[in-house]
Amino acid sequence: MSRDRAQAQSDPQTTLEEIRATRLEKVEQLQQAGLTPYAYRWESTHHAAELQAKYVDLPNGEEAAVEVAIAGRIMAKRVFGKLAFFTLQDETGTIQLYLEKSRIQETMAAKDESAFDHLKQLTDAGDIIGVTGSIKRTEKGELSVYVRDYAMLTKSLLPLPDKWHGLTDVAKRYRQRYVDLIVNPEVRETFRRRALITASMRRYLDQQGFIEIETPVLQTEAGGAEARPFITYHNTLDMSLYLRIATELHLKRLIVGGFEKVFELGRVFRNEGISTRHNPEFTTLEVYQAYADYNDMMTLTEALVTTAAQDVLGTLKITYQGEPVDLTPPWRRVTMHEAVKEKTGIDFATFANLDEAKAAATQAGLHSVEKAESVGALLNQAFEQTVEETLIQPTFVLDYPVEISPLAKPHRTKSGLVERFELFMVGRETANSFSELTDPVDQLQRLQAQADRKEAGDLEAHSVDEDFVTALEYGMPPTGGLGIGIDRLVMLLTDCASIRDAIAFPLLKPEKTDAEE
RNA sequence: GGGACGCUAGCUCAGUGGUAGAGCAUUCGGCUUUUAACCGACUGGUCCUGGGUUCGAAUCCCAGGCGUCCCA
Repeated sequence: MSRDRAQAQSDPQTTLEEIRATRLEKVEQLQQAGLTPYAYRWESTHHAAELQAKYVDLPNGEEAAVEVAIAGRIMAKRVFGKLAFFTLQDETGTIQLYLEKSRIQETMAAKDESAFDHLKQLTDAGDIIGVTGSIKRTEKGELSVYVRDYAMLTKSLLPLPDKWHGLTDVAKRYRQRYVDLIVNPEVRETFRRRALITASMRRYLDQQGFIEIETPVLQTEAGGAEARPFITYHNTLDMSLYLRIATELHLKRLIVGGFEKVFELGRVFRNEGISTRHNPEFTTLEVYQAYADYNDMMTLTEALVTTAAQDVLGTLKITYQGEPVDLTPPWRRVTMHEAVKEKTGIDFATFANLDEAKAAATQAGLHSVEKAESVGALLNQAFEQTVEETLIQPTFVLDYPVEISPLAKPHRTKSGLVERFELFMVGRETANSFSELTDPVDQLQRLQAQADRKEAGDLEAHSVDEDFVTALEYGMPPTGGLGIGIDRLVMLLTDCASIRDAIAFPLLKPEKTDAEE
C-alpha cells in the first residue's frame, strides 16, 4: 500500500484500502499493547450451539456459575459506554458475548489495564477472538457468555458484507466462497450435509462388506462413459494422459482380480459445458458387486439413497424447490419403451427400420430426428425430449437400447436391449446401472464400433481400452454395477437449484484483469 | 451455439440525457440491557471495459468481459 500511514490515520477511513490501512494500524496497536493479533492456540470448552442447548432453560436475568471458553468470529458489535454486546459465531451457530467493563477490567487488569477499551477500539466485526466467562441470560432473554477474559486470536483486515443483506452476488459468492460461508449459514449447512451424505453412503457400503479402492485419475485411455476428456501431459514419459471420465473400467478390473464388492467415491472430469446441472469436475459413486445383476443394483440404489436421506434429513418425504418428493421405496419401475409410449403414443418396438421410426418421431413433433443413427438412439432422444423432465418422483427407467449402452450385458429376454437402468428424480438422471457386460468378444466389438464413431468425428465416443478387454478375457464374474451422481443427489437432499450450490468451489471463468488483455 | 436480463461506494440497492444517491459497514463523539442497538457528525465512486452519438452519457448506440435464467 502506497498510502502514507500518518495520513491514513488522520483521514476518515472508508474505501477498502483505507479500511485495510486502519486495521493494519490496529494490528500494530495490539502488538504494542502486548496482545498478539495472530495467536497460536485456543482451547474451547464448548461450541455456541451446545451452550444454547445446555442453557435453554436458564431464566432471564440469571447467571450460571460456570466457567466456559469459546472462540469464533465477531459478527456484530453493539457497544455502549461501559458495556458491549458482541455476536460471536463459530461453526455451530452464534452466541452473544456480554462484555461489561467492570468485570473485564477486574479480571484482566494484570495483563492489560486498558482491556475493555482495547476490546472496544481494536476489535472489528470479522475478527476471531476467544473468551472465557460464565453463562448469563440477559434481561432481554439472550443467552450470553458473561465475559471475564478475552484474547484476540486473529485480526481481520477486510470488512464483512452487509450484516443484514449478507452476500447475494452469486459470482462473488462462488469466487469468494469463504465469505459466503462466513455470512450465509445455510451454505455451511449444505456442505455439512454433503459430508454427512457421503459418510452415510460409505458407512452403508462398509456395513454391506464393500471396500473402497482408489483407481487412477491419470489414464492413457479415458473410458467408461461417453464424454470428452481433459488432456494433460506427462513430461518424463513424454506422453499425453487423460483425466478419468469414469471409474468404471478400473473398478471392473478389480472384480476380475477377485474382489467381489468394490466401490470408489471420487472425482471425475468431463470436458463439457457448464450449467446448473453440470460442472466439469464432479463426484460419482461407482459400486460393483460380483454375482449380482441390475435388479440387485436397484435394491442397492434404494438402500443407499434412503439411508442417506434418513441419516441426514431424518425423513423420506422431502421437498425440492417447492415440490414434494417421496423417496419411500419401492420406487416405480418402467421400461424406456413404455415410458416413451406413454408420453408420445409411439411404440418403438414395432419399427422395422430407422426410416419408419424417424417418420413416426417427426410426426410426433420431436426435434433433431434426422441426427439419429439408430432406432435405439432415436428412442433415447424421444425419452430425453418427452419423458425425462416429467420424472419427478424417483423412477427406475429400464432396458435401454444396446446402441447407446456399450458396457451393458444384453437383456436376457428382450432382443436389441440391454439390462440397464437409470434413476430419475426431479427430472434429472441421478444414477446409471448395468448388468455388466462380461463377454470379451462382444465387448471388443462394441468398443470397436464406438472407436469407429470416434474416428468419424464423435468426440464423445468410447475408445478401445485393450487392457480392459484383456482383463475380461481372463474372466469377470457376472457383475452388477452402479454409478450415482453425488452432486445431483446432494442437490436433491439439500434443496439446491444449481450444482454450483452443491460444490464448494465450482469452476468459474477467471475475471479478466487489465494485465491479461 | 442462440436469446432475455443484470453489472453504480466494502455490502445491499435507488438513480433512464443535465451537480452520482440511500441504508448498513468504516472513521470521530456520546451512551451499562442491546440484538438490523440508538443519537450526533464526517467520509467514501474506474457508475464492468473500450469505442461512438451528444453542448452534455451511469442513462442512448456498437463491441467486448463476467454472471443469471431460458432455449439448443
